[in-house]
Amino acid sequence: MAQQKPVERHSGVSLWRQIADRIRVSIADGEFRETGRLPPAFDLAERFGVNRHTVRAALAFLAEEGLVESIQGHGTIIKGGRQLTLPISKRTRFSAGVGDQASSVTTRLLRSGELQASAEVAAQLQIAPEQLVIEVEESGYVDGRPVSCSQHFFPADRFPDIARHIAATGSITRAFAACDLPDYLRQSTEVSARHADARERELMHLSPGAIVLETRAINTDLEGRPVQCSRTRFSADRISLRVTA
Amino acid sequence: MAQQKPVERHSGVSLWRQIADRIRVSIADGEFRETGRLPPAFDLAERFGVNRHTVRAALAFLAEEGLVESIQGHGTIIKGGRQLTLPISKRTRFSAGVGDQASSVTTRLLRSGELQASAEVAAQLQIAPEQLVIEVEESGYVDGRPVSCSQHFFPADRFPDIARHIAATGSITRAFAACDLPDYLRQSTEVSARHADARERELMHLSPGAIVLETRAINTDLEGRPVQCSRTRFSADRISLRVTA
DNA sequence: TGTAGTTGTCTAGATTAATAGACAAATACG
DNA sequence: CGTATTTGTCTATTAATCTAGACAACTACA
Repeated sequence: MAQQKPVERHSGVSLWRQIADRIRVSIADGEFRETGRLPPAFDLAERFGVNRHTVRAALAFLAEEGLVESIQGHGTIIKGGRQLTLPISKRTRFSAGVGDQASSVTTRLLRSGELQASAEVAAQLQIAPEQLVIEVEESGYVDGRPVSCSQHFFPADRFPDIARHIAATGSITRAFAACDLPDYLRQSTEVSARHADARERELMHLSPGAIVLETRAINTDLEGRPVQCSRTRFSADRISLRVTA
Repeated sequence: MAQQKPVERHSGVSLWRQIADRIRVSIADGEFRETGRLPPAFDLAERFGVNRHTVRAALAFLAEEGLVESIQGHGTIIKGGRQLTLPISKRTRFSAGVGDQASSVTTRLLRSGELQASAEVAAQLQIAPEQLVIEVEESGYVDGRPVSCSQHFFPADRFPDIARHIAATGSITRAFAACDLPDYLRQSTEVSARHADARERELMHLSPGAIVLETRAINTDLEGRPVQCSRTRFSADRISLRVTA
């Protein structure tokens, strides 16, 4: 159990935090799949070159995330950590994309309303800035665990009842169908990564400093007219994106 | 100068570090473009709800990164920090993608060699696991600042001299052309985000805790046979990705 | 039942991070 | 030249993080 990569001091990130982050990726990489549990805290401490108490702080943090559970006298078992892959293509739909990787995929409508389009939204929807748009905020769950939160904007003149249909059907695809739009295409997706803010952490049960993958997407009808623009944040620990040309 | 979003205590990330990260994204968003410099340290301290000394620690950190420079009696001027967008499509090429956003785009060959394909690489290149592949490692620079580092794998039987051509031409596109492959397509790109490891931080001059966008891509010839698979890490502070369907 | 292995808890001390205030030093500008 | 503005440096104090060691509590297993 020699120490592999030493932990960094005076980096502005506490040691327990660095250790928690590294254990999290080790779990995601399947490093402890054989045993299903972590090495003893004493061994981990030696491996990272820190005190056992520091490792314990890291494990407590991961336990609060629900990723591991420590049992006195037994060890620290791994409770989750599988990462899902969401395909992004011309026909990207959230539930269909991860549907075969999990037993339950749901979305929950958080909020909806009507407002004047901001400059950015207007440009993406190709409408005038003062026109009305419907805003819908929802979050996505896989096997009961929150993995994403989104804001969607629709042109209000074309889809005045979209929010009601989303609430009724629980799906944007089905809501579009109810608005006489049976099919639509993903025009573009812009991907970036950053630290989660307070609201995202609350919605997705993330720890401070967690990373989100943010996508900004535009969907169009088959004639190429924008019907929706969206901003979705995924928990980077749980989701990766597969872009297909 | 009211405080906007309070800084988080007891998160495992020191306050100066959080403040440095937030100032960095503000700069990237062009928030201080008008003046070309940051507000006085005293105002920043009030804005983030911390002591001036804590803000000074953050500014010293950003100064070490080369992003800002503090001048006594004058203020703290901004020296860089624009964020670039890299398009990802069927015809993704690094230098062409960001070429019009910067005055200088270069890549540097770090290493190349021949080895047996790993299971993952073999699957992506659709070859047998024991077959030989050429591995090429390079880093990408925009205006002299490192923004990416990549590993590329090529089937050795089809492109035995690719490493030499890359070294000679400084471009994978031109190296393929020299190997009688004038055109190729991006089949798929998988995007994920995580914290940078030690080597990535060294190559891209990142601070501990920095975020990288990681892409795993497969390129094919016009018949759909894989000619290259790659793993590229971008500094998320400097690069975002635009996916075009 | 006993022993090895493992996590939980406690105390104490050392190091690092953050706050607070005062004043020096440089710049900009009337 | 003088004044306001802004960064640089110093000291002191408080709070948070990490280390160190000892021992209790629980589990598994021979």
